[in-house]
Amino acid sequence: MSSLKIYNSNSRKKELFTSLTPGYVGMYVCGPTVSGESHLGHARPYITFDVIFRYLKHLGYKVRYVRNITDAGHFEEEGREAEDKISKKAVIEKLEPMELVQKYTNLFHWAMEQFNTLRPTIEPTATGHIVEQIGMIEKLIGEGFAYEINGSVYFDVKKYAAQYDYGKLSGRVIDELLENTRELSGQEEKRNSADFALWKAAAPEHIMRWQSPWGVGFPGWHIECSAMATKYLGKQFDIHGGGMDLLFPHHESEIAQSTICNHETPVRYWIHNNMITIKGKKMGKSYNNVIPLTELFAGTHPLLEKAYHPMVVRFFILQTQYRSTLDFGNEALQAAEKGLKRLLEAYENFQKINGTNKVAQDEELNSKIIKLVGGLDDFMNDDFNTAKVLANLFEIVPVLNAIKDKTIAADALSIETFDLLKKKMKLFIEDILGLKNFTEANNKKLIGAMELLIEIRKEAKGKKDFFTSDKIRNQLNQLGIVLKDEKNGEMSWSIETT
RNA sequence: GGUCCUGUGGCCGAGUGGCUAGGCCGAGCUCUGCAAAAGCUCUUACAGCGGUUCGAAUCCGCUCGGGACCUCCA
Repeated sequence: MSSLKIYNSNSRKKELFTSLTPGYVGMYVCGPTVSGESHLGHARPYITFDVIFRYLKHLGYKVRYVRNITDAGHFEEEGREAEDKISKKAVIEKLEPMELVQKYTNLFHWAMEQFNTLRPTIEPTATGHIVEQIGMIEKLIGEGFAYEINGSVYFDVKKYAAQYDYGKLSGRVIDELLENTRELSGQEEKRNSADFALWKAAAPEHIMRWQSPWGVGFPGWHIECSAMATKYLGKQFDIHGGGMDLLFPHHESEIAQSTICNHETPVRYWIHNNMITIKGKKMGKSYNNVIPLTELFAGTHPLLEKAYHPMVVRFFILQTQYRSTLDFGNEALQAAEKGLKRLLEAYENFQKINGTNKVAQDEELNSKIIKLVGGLDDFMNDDFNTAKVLANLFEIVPVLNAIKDKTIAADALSIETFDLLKKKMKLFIEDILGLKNFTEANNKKLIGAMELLIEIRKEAKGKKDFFTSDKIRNQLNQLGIVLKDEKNGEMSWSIETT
């Protein structure tokens, strides 16, 4: 079998993955800013890294997956009146900042659960790590790479760039950054416009504020991730992930801070997921095209033709390689919904069938299946290519259905292949891709009632009483329950999604 | 303006220089009391121009289009 290769944003190449400590992986992913509701765009990194988390675990690593909650507001727009995002909205909504933060944290957790993502190992909050952040800033000042002025502290990018490669990760040229002479008010404190804030003095109206050696203020944009990653993963760790839009300045600055503070390059593999677009444009507040997750699931947003189940969204995202943009559209989502249903139905039905023969009667088919199954591991190892994994799974689906319908005899495959297939299908569909049945056909009482109806319908059909049998099927259909006659005389049913 | 990415069939998308992923839609067929599902088969493709090569969707150049970052942003 192949070994895991990861595309490292820092080297712009696929690299063979080895962990720093054999058997263990430390992974940090930039989490949500809980000053507002999460939208479809946010779903991508968390689902992407959930699959990466699951896959690393499958490979046998003990993974510490740290994903922060940014609950301390940053300033709205650098240079303008420094205004804490959270405090601003709190005033509008007449809420306590922490009440607001709690509300959106809860909502985020709810959405993540809908997506069937596993909980991170540690989910630290920025406000819970003010002490660590202050400690780090003090160190940076001590090292001579940060300076205090008027109660604010800035990182000296020019000095850093003279010794280190600032801009490597994001492909930025330092001289151009330093030349950037854009006139922005509030910048005059900085030695250079490329410098970034580590600590900002808080204006009196700021509600979120903490005491620090430099006066009352709040932490800068990037320091929280550096502080928490260092605390929980060490001075150097394996994987750091996030959206591509965080490449600069966020991750670039994280590297700078941590490098000076810890005297080590912090991250070995940088992984960045691409954006979700709508009509080719990134989903973002400034474009006015965000679809909040609650509205996506409920189908209430004007851009939506219908509601989309979280599992459909998850599948939709995994059908694309994580480094490509993914264009949202109703047609595409509906295609995903149908495809996922077909995949899961075939998968679930097949789990109930057993092989019969030791030796495969159809050697060609048997080896084709083994090859398709083997490809699954290779595709995951090739920079987590879930799109190709799904393609292979879909190539297997017709075979599974044909076996169920007995168009292909069960003994076409050997028992060994049967078991391999069952095991791997479960592994990839459920454990790694994290997909699961999303219809509501799991109520015991409903199942019992359906069994009764099916029995009555079978009797009616046996007597050629098609009036009754059609009545049962048609009425159920109106309720959104689809009854299907199987080839073997059995009947199956499923609940339509709305 | 600077840096970088990208342009694949009706839609979403994968793609290693040679072997036309996959999903959805469409057409036909089979099974079936009917229906649905399922299975089988088929159609539509690599933005344009030029170059490298025995051979390019895949490499290079140019043109045109789209996007991201440079400012909070997944």
